[in-house]
Amino acid sequence: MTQIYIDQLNGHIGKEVKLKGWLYNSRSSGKLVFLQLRDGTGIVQCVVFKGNDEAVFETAKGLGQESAIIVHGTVKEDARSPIGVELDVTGLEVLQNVHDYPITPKEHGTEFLMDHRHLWIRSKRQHAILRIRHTVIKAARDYFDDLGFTLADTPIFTPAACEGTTTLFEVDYFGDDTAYLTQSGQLYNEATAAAFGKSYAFGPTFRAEKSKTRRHLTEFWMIEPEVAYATYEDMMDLGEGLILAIVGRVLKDRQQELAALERDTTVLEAIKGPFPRLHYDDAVKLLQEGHAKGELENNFEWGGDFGAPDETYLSKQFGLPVFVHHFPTAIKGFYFEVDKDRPECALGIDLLAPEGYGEIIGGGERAADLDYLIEQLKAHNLPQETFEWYLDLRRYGSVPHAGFGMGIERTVAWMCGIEHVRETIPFPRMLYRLRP
RNA sequence: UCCGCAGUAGCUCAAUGGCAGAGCAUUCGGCUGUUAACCGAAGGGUUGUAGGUUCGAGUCCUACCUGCGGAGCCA
Repeated sequence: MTQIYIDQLNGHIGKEVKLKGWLYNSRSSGKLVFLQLRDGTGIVQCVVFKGNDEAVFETAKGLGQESAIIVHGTVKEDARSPIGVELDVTGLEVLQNVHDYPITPKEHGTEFLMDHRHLWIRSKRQHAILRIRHTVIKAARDYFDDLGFTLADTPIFTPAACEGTTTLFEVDYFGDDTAYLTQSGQLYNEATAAAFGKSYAFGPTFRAEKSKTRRHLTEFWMIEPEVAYATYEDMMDLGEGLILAIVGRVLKDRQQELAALERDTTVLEAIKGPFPRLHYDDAVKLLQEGHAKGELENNFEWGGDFGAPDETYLSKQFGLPVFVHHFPTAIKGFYFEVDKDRPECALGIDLLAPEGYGEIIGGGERAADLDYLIEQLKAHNLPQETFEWYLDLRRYGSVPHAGFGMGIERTVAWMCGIEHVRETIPFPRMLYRLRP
């Protein structure tokens, strides 16, 4: 008897097979038991007839949710089945019978589910989300690989900040030194881009922000490309291509999961290039018009950073992801290149996702001039000493270059159309949430 | 950090200041096609913690704890 997975059943109709998995749910009547078996690739209904084998029937009747079982049976086509097939059970091995599985088929609250995250990921909805995450990551990596980028991952322990210094997680490093968990691989990406021309890093990043919103995790994953001899405009082209590749792949490979999540796929199918590209000045104008029309509570003034309502308003004007570029230099990191004609504007780009999912890409053109960078380090109160290696990149073959980071969890939340990013990663780390 | 809401059975929630309740889950019984199955029965409670008001508090008041939603900040 061949052991197969549930997603292979359609190729074994009429044959006797063995399935190894867990009991998702069960129902019974006087003469038959329906076992919903899951094995990670799908769920199939296994039918146990009392008349076939009384002992197997009694065993099946006594099984609780999430019992570990191996089912033998004949694959039968059945129009009533959501996957087109069922299994007529001929044998049943019980590895463990479970009777107190905490997550029942009815509703649960967020806290309870988060406390049982290690079990919650077995549920249909979580399963669908995490498989879409897998596809988003695969699509992103394939996109860069196919363009000739070299994957060059950056360290997680770092000696210094690259985003704001207030949001660093500190780690004791053998007693005599302090390390910080990385907030971005960007500075190192600039080094690898100078080595490989086109490089990218993919890994977790950490921000000790005391943010309690649906878009924030303290540990989140980013994919960060960096390209030598590239401009901020090149990054908008690259970022647009990346998003189109991801949306296209999710629609192609994950229809079943999108359906399980009841995602309105028409809004994803409508995502086509070119994406609108707004100068910060024009974005400010739009926001001020929005306020005048009474659609935005606060009046936005030039020089500020967008709040969540502002981002949502901007992206809703287009139904497409929207690039905003030329942010005020004052609100951006020390490493941004500035517009030569308007030094108060940095060559930074952000991509705002539709439907209020917020900023999913942030990046821009990096400052190439050594003296300017030294000046900026001082202005940002950063110790030049720890950045000497970074400054070397401007001493030895400095060229214009640009890059960006795309947040995986926000992108997955957008693809899935779900409320909160906490469901887009197997084990989310949030403010006040370190377990399980 | 600030603002708002909530905390009652394993879970999701009810209960006019006056007997602590239901559905699901669990256990037992019934049903030959169920799709979060259904029908019957049983067990299951320090009402988040500490104090206060009252003849009487799950309910009102104070403080604290925990969670959720939002803001700021950010991907």
